[in-house]
Amino acid sequence: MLMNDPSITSRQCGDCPIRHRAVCARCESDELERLDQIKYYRNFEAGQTVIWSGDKMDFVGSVVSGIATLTQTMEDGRTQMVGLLLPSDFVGRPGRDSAAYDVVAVTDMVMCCFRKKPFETMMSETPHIAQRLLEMTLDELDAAREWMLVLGRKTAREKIASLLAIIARRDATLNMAGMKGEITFELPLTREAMADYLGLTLETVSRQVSALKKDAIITLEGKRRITIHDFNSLLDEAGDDSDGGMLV
Amino acid sequence: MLMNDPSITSRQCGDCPIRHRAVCARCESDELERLDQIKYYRNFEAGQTVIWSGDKMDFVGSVVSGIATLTQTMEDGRTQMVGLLLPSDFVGRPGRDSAAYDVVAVTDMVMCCFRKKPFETMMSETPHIAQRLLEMTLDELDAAREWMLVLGRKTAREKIASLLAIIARRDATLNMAGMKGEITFELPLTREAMADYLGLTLETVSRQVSALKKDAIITLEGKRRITIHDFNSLLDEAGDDSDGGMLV
DNA sequence: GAATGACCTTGACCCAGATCAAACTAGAAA
DNA sequence: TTTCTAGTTTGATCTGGGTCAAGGTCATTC
Repeated sequence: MLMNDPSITSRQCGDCPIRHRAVCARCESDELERLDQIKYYRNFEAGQTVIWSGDKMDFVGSVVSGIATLTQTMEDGRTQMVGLLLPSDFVGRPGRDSAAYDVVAVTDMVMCCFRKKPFETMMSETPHIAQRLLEMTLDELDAAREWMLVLGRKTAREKIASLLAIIARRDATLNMAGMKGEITFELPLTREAMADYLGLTLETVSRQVSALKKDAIITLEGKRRITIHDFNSLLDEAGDDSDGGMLV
Repeated sequence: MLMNDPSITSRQCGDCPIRHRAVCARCESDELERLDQIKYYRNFEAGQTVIWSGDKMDFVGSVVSGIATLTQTMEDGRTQMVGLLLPSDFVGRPGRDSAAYDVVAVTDMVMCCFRKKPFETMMSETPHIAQRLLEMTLDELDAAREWMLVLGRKTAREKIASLLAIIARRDATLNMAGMKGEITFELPLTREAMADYLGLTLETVSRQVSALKKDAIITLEGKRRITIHDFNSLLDEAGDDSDGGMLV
């Protein structure tokens, strides 16, 4: 059900949780006020499709809370996830009017949307938005390229470890936690979604998760709650050198 | 040997072949003049490394002619190409001072370089450059995501067909040729480079190229000159629907 | 014109991960 | 409390592409 939480449909930019990480991060208070006037919130339920690839897109926006996926599908049904949208990530492309990918909410999700036209106008008038968007796009490009290495050259086990490392790292940044000691988090993705991200089958994902558990790299509580005992040994399993590869 | 062609080290922006496609595409003549003052050309020979990943980068720039690759390498030597740089493509990232990938000239290549600092200053002052760079970066991000589908979900044969389709398309745009009838072009990449791009081994690349030849999708003259008889049947082999997927 | 070396092809074999199939788990519905 | 269902695990088997090895092609050099 949309708009079921009034506190979310009327949020002030000032106390927005993604204020300093989203497209609006660099905006001055007057610019923020202008954005405020063209913004509106939309809520999505877990599993709901935000946009279908090819559909006309009359808005762009930021993920405020929750997680969404960006996927591509071939005619015969093979799918590949090409992006994981986390809070503060931007959805849509100014200057293009149909969506290039399917966007699906994985968890319940709130988006801060802007009608495309006014946003584009504002973008051309206030450089702070375009600057920030460039920065974010460059980061996403780096993440995509990092992921190309994962898809093209890593083994199934390394792929799983890489994905867990990304999610753990992201979780740590959100919670201001460090990367030392144990890290526990909730896996937001089903085995199938993980498979779509990693270019594997869900059976292989399941087997490799079990294998990492058996080898004491991770512990599971239920099917989704994961504890990483030592982040560096996870990175070893991912085939990364211990510092590199900051994805997403 | 650097600077072996004086006509290239002293080109005027006005008659530059990439004038209307590179970062400078949107610049007015006064802006162009400013760029002119901080630009310099560098020539690279086929096989030469432009930058090593991790190296300090004190310039950014555009490929004027020739081709370069962007590759990532794991400690154990596995490599994945993450980008193919064609004329007008941009190298380097403003705001970052070490290279994230190895950049290698595949053919002899000319680059139009700008020292990073002055370029960054200019970028913050003239929105036309940042605007164009944003547009180009968004295109590259799309290309990278398209490639993620290739790497994650396509078979070896589809991968080869996809690569040939990209190169053929790019070649056609450069030569203003259409996609109808036969298309002949020179493959700029070795089998090994193709393998690095496609996440395959060079043996598999060789076998699949032979298979496409046997099935009369392509004809070879020597090892590098390729003729595509019908672009749509190549797209079929690539698993793409006949119009989609405009990479690079 | 023989030798070298970079690049490419082809064959034989093998294995990581796909496929097919069955069963288990846990929350939700009834 | 049982039933349903989405998600997950596990097993058995198959196969596409990797690996290892041997030659082939052709331009360059001496």
